[in-house]
Amino acid sequence: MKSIDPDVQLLSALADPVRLSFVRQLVENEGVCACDFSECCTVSQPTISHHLKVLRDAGVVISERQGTNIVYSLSPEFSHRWSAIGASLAGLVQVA
Amino acid sequence: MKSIDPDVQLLSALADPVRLSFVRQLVENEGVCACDFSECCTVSQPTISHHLKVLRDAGVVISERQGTNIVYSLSPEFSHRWSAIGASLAGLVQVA
DNA sequence: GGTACATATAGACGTTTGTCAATATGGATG
DNA sequence: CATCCATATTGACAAACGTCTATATGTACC
Repeated sequence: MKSIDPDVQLLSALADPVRLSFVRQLVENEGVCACDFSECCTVSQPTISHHLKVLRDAGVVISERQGTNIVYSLSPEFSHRWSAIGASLAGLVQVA
Repeated sequence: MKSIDPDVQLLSALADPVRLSFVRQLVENEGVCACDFSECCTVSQPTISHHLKVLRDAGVVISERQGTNIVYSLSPEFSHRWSAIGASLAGLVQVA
């Protein structure tokens, strides 16, 4: 509601231990069922759903329905978004 | 219960519009007097001091006394810290 | 349609965060 | 030492956040 800066929104989305774990899980294993995020952290199902929504709203992840499950993946734009912020912060560019 | 994960701490430090402005100011102009951060945002002097402390505690900036002023610079480790997180998130590496 | 399962939403609640005014600290200089 | 200037700290407060329980939505299968 407050900051409209998309960079701040993306950094905020990553600045939480649970959400950062989710993203790392997605980096290692592209395409993760929402039900499988419960493995890394001891939080309730609604809390998982809430964090996934934050990541979705920030453009970090995308979701796709597969039958009765919903599968999450890293957003294709995320890598570029991240490196753009890095470039403006420390002269970093994407390599892979 | 404060997060002890240093990556989360660094991302949290950057995930604020005022602090991100400060860091961008430091990228463009290495070595900025604390009094000069007031130009970018309309916040009080104690608020500026507070944000600089958050950035210091997260390892984003370092401070050095120069006479009556205190000059802030990007931490020499910051670039590496950032790219390490990026590498674990999206296969990014530091180039410059 | 009805039931079971997976995910999302709503509402509530304690904690953390960002902000300010007031005050303290500390160096420089008369 | 006294005073000014720059910065930090304290204390208070509202807003935002993370979490839960309870409930709603939606999909598959009988």
